[in-house]
Amino acid sequence: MKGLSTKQQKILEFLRQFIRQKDYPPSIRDIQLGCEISSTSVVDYNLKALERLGYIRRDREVSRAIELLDGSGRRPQTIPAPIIGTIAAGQPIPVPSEDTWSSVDYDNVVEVTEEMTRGKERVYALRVKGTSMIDALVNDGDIVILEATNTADDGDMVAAWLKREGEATLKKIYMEGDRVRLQPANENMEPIYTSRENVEVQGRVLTTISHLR
Amino acid sequence: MKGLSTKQQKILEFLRQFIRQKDYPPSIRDIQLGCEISSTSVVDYNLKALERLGYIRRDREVSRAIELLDGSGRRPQTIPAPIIGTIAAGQPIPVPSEDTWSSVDYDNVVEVTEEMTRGKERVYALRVKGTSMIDALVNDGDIVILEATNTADDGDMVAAWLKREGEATLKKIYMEGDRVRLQPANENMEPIYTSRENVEVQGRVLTTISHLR
DNA sequence: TGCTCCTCAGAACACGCGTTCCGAATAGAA
DNA sequence: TTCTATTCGGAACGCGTGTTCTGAGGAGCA
Repeated sequence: MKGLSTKQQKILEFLRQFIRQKDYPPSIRDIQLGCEISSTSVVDYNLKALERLGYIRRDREVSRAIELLDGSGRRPQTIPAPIIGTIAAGQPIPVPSEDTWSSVDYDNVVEVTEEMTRGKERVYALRVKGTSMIDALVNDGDIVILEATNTADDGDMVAAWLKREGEATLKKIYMEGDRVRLQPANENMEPIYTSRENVEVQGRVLTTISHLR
Repeated sequence: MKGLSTKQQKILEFLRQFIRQKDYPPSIRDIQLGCEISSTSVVDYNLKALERLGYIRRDREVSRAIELLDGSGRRPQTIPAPIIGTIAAGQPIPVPSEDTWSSVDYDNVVEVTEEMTRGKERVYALRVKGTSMIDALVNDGDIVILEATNTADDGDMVAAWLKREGEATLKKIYMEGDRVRLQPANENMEPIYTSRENVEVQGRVLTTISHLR
């Protein structure tokens, strides 16, 4: 930590610990007790300094309104991504409907961080069934985080439905004139070529998660 | 949602939204305004009901002390896992030291959810360099979440150092008498056999994350 | 020494905010 | 209907809590 007094570091550490433990921020007097500081005004003083330096954000006049930032001014937050089904080679890919996000079933979600969503809206998840996606470096039971979209840029990893073959696949997509090249993430594997009309992009893959054993 | 009045569902939804937006819980009067409820006592009444049903937890007499539970009584929380280095085939694997977790550099972490750590302590992360781990279904730039340990059970995916070869690898480990079988996650690939003494387990792989593009 | 800037102590003030009490609706059962 | 339990309205009480004011040490500097 650059430019922080030991007292400020102590406060910051206390904040993180308190929030992790209780899930709500401490009051100024909580901090005072927890960090053995003699006066509330000292806490206030140092909180102001921390805010000026971009480590926290406060809403004035509101009790416990301390928001932890990640040092560079953003905060790590997770959002629940609904797991709307499974993806397997021979099955149609489940598609999110409009109310997928409005009425979330909190029993069937993965919490995903902002790094995983890259700030995208309309994010959902699929569970991979079977080993048919292994050339996409995705194994049975893995979780795929997707952004709902029907278009894709060259090089995007997409969940695509091949109409003629009746097959779902995870590949990097490249438009090449009239045809489409579908490239496995494992670049040792050979690409597939097909026609534009044969490919239905169902979502853009943002992240894959593999929970082992 | 089973057994919740519409007012209670509205409060619950408001809580989630408020906390996501502000990163601290609302006061009773915030809820009153946000849900257009006529009196604070009504809010209090319904909060008590929600607490009884296990949807939230409150600390009495403390302002904004509302903790969201995930319906079954636990809450999704993330912890920062320090990224202590990179893992590549021909390089030694970075090992966490004792103060890896005590003085975390918050510029170099991944936020990981409890699903990813499975409640484990001493969790850290490595960034994969190169494509040499592709038989472990892990590509260049991926993140591997590990638990610091020197032992492993059969079938665990481990980060191992092969002394004789001077090589790092990610494999499922199986003890077979005097020798060790190292099995790629991609079960189409062939396992490696070596002696017990040649294998140094550096950590157990809990999760791998692939941020695409 | 004197000056200035940063940091800290202590106390007091004024709302914020959880709590509680009393009644009034409302709904369901007999 | 009448009784009872649940839910709600409105208001007041009192501690919780952010803020602010005044002044005191210290540290650095000329």
